[in-house]
Amino acid sequence: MHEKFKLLNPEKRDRIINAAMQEFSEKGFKNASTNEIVKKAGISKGALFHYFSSKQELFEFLYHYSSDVMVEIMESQIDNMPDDVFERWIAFAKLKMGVAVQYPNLADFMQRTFKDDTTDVQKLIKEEFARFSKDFSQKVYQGIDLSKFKPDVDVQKALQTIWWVLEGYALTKQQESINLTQARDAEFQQGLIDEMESYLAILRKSFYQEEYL
Amino acid sequence: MHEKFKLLNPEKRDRIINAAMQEFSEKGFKNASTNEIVKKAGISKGALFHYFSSKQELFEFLYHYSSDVMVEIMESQIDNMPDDVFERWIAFAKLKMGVAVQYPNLADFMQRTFKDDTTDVQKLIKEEFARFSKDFSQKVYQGIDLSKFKPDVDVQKALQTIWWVLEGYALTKQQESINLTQARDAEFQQGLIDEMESYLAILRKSFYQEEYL
DNA sequence: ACATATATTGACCATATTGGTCGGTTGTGC
DNA sequence: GCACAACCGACCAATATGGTCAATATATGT
Repeated sequence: MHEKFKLLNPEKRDRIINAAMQEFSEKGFKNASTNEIVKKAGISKGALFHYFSSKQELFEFLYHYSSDVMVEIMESQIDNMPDDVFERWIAFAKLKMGVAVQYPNLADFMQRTFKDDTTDVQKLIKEEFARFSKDFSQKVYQGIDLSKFKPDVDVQKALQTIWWVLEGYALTKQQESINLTQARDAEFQQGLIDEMESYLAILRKSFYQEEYL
Repeated sequence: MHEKFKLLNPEKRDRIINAAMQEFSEKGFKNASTNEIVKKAGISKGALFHYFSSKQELFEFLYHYSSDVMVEIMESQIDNMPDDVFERWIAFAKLKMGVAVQYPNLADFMQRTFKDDTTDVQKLIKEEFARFSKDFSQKVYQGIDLSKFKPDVDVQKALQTIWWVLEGYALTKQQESINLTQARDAEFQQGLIDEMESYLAILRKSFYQEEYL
């Protein structure tokens, strides 16, 4: 199936992927409307069902594709992952930004699809996603250098705190700048990274022993 | 309008409020289904339109009601708000938990309604919510004692960091415990507060001058 | 006990939207 | 000009929509 879709020119292909991801992530599988998807993607109804045999198949393509994209990125970077938590998560943030430029709704789509426990998302998908998600979070935390933390700091809680601050920052920025054109701008992205680092610097100073600052 | 609804026995009334808040917060005004609402609330279609003349009126009642609930809580506590950021936000967290026991979807409903920029949510609502939201955030930050922070700490960023950690904690807990019965349990709630305080303690130690620990 | 009034039901309505089809038009390579 | 695939959008039966209303259950007053 959907071989036709894969041969599409990338610009149109991504337009469809993004439109579909947005619709599915906002409304879930059942309530997502193919009419809305074609409208957002700027293609005809016929075209969509020319590429995919059904709404279900489109959905299945999307979650496989999402996993593939993420796995590919992970594997491309897994070897030169910094031991330092802060550096590592800044690296992740940069990767995530890169993905978000091409597929702004990928993260939302994966999250929604994973947590969606309505019967319309089959167990198969959930299991695949669970396996993927486990792998992923394992690698994210693997090999982090914990010796830099102050001895009186609860490392688990510190890691969690750092993570929440990163998420909070990302969420705040996402909410205030829906502007996509500026999100593609390299300078703008660097500005975000810089600001994020300034928040992390506070935590680094709080959590790390002095000799590691 | 909806005087009939106000006279309803509280248990049934809250069932309807919660069902409607959930549906609206998940799908937005336009895509929310009155059929789903009555199903969730366990009442008949006729009953809903006996209380409210239309979906629109139900929605308008809900956002007024939400604001009222929040304003009432705020005003009841505004006088004895601690100057200390940490203590104040723990106080807020407790209030929020109290509300969440009665109306688990109130926060989500307000957030969604406020950010929803589809044309189906009229400007009136957005303006009222914007005014309310401004008032609210003003009071939240008003009169906080900033003198306790270390002189080399960027206070604005520190406040933001604390906020994000609180949000992150709340979100994490919300995701992992959909269990409502335990959420009503006082002991369970106290456990959450305690754990939250342990995270805040880390930040307090990082941000405050030693004499205020 | 009965009558009156109110609360509640769910089958029902016109209309809108759904996922999906298909005869046709357009474009492309030869 | 031919063959063939890409693509369109009017169209389909099926379902879901917000809302109605005659019928029934329940409460209340006497």
